[in-house]
Amino acid sequence: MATLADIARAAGVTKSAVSYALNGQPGVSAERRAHILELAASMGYQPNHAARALVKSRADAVGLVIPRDPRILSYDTFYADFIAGIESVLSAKGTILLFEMTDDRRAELASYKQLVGERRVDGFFLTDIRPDDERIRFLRSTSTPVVMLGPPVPGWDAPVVNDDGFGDRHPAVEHLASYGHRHIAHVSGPLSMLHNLKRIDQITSTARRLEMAPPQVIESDFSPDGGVRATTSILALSKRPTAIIYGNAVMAIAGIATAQRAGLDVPGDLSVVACDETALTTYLKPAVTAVAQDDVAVGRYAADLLLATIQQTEPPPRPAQAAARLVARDTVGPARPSTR
Amino acid sequence: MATLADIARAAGVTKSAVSYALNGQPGVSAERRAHILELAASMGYQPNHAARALVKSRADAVGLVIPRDPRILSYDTFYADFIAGIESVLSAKGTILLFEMTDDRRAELASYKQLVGERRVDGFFLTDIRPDDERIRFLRSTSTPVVMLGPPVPGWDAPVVNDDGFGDRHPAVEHLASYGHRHIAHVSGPLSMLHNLKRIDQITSTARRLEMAPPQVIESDFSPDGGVRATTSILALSKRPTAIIYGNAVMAIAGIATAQRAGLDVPGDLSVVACDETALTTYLKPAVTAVAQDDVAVGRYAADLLLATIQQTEPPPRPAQAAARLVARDTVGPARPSTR
DNA sequence: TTGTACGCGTTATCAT
DNA sequence: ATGATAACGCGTACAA
Repeated sequence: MATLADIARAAGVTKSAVSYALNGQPGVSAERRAHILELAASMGYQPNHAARALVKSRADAVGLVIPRDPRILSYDTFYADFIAGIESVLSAKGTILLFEMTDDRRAELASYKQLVGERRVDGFFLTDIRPDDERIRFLRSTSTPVVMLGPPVPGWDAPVVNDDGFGDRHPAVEHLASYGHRHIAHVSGPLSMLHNLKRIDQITSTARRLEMAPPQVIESDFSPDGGVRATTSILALSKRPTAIIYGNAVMAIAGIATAQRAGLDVPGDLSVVACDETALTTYLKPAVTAVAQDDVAVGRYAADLLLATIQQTEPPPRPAQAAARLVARDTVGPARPSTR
Repeated sequence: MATLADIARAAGVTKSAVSYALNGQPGVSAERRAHILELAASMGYQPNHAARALVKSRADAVGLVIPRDPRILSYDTFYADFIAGIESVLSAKGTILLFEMTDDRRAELASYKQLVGERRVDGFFLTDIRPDDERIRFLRSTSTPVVMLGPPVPGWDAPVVNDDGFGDRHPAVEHLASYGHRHIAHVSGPLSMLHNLKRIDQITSTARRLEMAPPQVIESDFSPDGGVRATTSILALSKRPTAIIYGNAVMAIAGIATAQRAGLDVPGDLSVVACDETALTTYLKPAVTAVAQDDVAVGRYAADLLLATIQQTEPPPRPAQAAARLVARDTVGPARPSTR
């Protein structure tokens, strides 16, 4: 592989001349520049990234360490779409995505420390933030550029993406209320994640505002099995709710199957709303009513924002598509009191 | 951030002494080594990866450039599981995954050239290989370590993973044949990918061996919409097949919904086999019969193999779980001739 | 053990 | 202005 020195030798100039020519900086005459450029191209010159990173102390890479079981990628489409959005921006900007997944907290924090310590990344996407998150303490203390997903963390001004801001107007609850549901349940993701707590809060306060019964909340794990288990326990309640809001599409689909297997009709006996979508949500019978958002757009926005944060340039405007809205399909019907 | 020189100064020794101490090499006395180690730990020393990469010319990173539309990640669970498997190995070995996705051939090849040219990766996972693949020509000419997915490429001895080797014994066809199906169709992924061509070949030759009618092959794109379109066109055939083999689970699920919408019963009027699984396949009604394999295990094996190839060590043994097998569920029934 | 050259690209300094 | 020289960033490895 050709190095700067090789080009310089071939062109009969010094390394600096080649460097200036290649980087479009003044210091070389036009004809010499043209000659060098041509020579570099013909020799297939590519700068050694390690050498450049060493002097510039830039990694040209950003990190995404997902604090979950790796199987989440196929259970839950959020991450797949989010990554797709990130990629579509990064690949155009010459920045690389370093990708890790682990649900071991120790290993996770060690990853961050290593990546930052070795200066292998310029910044991070921080997802699934926990209360009193040790990652935040660390990244803050090293003032590493970060874009956070979910509700903002009080006292930290890191840029935030994907904060739906529903407050006490959660569209799933409002939609169910408009169909006469007064007694609902919510199968949430792990309570260790702040955005799940936030959603519970939104659902609960919306229900309160609409004078519904306080929603039953069952903690689950976003997996199909978790959806089955949570649904089974809800169906066994003495006062069975008339509707369930699921934290993601996969649990909703597994939950619907569970209800059907128990002899219930959806939406006749039980209404269902999923907070999230799958490519399949439309194709199933019944098609799943969902609070959907364009996760790819969220990823694009997050990437633009992180790049701007790293380069300390103007943050991009928040795109409109990255907002969640209810998509009514077939799984919500009029409330019918449990005949149990 | 502390550097080698900082430690050396604090310990009153030279950089080399510190380097030897940290890397467990001879050249420092035991007590001095202990002192240096302690000092390094207390100062939170982490080697600068760029500096190390520069001298060792190792990147400690491997690349995965997926030549597809980014949405494939959520359509098709293969990649999600495969990446999960890769990650579980890499994160334990201190190697990092550089991840890109693009369906633009030009950009794709440019990515490989840049990643190799800048020496940012030590090797690649090569997926969705095409006939006369320009990536292979390039990687071969630069003798970059590679692990390939799918059928081996004649004349190239790169290690291969995920070659099912069904030959003329494709389990989906054999399963359908055992239910009396003699006229089947196959909705394949893009014909530009070698493994899809291979599968068509397997299905066709298995059908021939079992004296079935030559399978109708419809090219599609692994997307739900593609599954709908392909199914619609198959159902419109004058001589409608009694069974369809889909290239992935998502197309199968979309296809089943399409058939049901057209008033057909699955498996009463139409049997379905998917070549691939989703976490949901089990939960749907009817549950989808599939040729399944443990894609996470495939990812683990691929990562082990790539690391061994890079380090020129003994390749790991092929794990048994990474083999595909038929999982019979609800979507295959006895062939019933079309009454159309 | 220590001193030092090396790997490679960038940039400040100096001479023209 | 243009070109050349040298120092720098940081860890490794060989000679002294």
